[in-house]
Amino acid sequence: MGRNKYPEETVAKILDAALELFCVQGYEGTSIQDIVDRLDGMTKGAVYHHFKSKEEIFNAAFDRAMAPIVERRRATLGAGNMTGAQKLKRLYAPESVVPQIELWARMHPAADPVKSSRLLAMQYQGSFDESADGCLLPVIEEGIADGSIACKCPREAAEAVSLLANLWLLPLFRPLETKDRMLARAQCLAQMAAAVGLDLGNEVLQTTAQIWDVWNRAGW
Amino acid sequence: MGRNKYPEETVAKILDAALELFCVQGYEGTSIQDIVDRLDGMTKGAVYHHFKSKEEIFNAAFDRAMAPIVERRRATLGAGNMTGAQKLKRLYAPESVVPQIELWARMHPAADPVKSSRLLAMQYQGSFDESADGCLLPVIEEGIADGSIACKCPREAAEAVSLLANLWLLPLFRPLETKDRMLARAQCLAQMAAAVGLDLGNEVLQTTAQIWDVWNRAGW
DNA sequence: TCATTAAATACATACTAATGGTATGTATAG
DNA sequence: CTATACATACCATTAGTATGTATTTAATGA
Repeated sequence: MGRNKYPEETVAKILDAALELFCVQGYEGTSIQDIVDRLDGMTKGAVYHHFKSKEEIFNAAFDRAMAPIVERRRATLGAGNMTGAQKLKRLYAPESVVPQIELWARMHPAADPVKSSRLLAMQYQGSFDESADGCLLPVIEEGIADGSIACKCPREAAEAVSLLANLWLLPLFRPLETKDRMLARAQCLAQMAAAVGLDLGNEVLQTTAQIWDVWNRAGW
Repeated sequence: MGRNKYPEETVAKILDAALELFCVQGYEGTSIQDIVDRLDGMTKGAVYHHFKSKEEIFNAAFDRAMAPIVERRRATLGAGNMTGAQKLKRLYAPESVVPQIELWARMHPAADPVKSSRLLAMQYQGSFDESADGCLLPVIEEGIADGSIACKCPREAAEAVSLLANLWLLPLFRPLETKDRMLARAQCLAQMAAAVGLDLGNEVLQTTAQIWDVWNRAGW
């Protein structure tokens, strides 16, 4: 294969192949050669021309998959005509969550947390960084400022809710539960959040139901 | 080195070296050769005589470290003259938690969750299996049976509390926070638990303070 | 505007060091 | 004598590198 006039296409192909393999086989379970084999005709030299390490491929693939979702949330946060409390509910409404879930479902991450340990670690870290500090916490603080939320420990509440939402409600790294049990989890989380002043809204139940549907349809 | 009369000693040496390396360098960051190099004179043949894979070494080392702690908890659970509510409080009292923390602190796991992703994954899975299903849930159910606990969603409450306790309160895979913020987390968790009918007791705060001291003394 | 050339880029090929694991040999305990 | 506890020597795979080659782009000059 000669030189491509549009190298971004090559990069995109590499990241597409990589993300799917990393999700299905895990990070350590995926070799560079596995990725190369999915890029017909291309060789390892091409991959290492565009990325300097496997680590970098992983991060780039992950960031790329996350970008539209982060953008979407940013849009929700940006709207100026809503109170903090309203934005909070919106964050856990189906329209905010389901697109993310559909992405994950397409990737079919391994239900075994040990096989998916790297993804799990990133979700874990993300629960503090992006989800909590960069997304949930500002909304809560906005709500406190405008009087629509009464929360005495905003940072802690944000972290706890993010963690539970990302690693407990989302069935990414665990075998799929029954719909009823997922709904019970959602209700439990809502109750716990309410205890620290956060009203996640009734839509959480609908969101959870839709998550289950998407996941179940994806064949778990 | 000739044949050892007491091969259990060899096994113990291997597991000791392995656990420390796995904690500090992570699973993938630790090679069999790294382990061998700490067993002066011994060779890879010895290691692979006693264990059939790196995976098995890891699991054995982990189980070995966890055994006394699991045993201790089992003892707490076994006592027949306490209500479920009392046992619940005991589970989060310093005497139950601190020994575990001291073990972890000795191991100095990497604060980077990605480097420690395998340990994180095991803690994650353990939060469902051992902590929740095997330890917390039976206590809650006992409390419900004897009337000392009123909880409408015992399974969900157990999972949520376990997850938060293992992955949020314990500073295993994150840089150590200030003592105040750790205490705020503990209080937040207690509040959330109370909302679903679980009284973790006031001792949670003392437990958290002691955890911080241990961790801080260990040089974080 | 267009041909010519130089440089940078997009790959392919061939290789290396390290790794998990195996096959096999040998000495010692029971 | 036999089974076990090791040591030695080896293998296939892997992430990563060094280098070679073709093509695109940029610069130049008329």
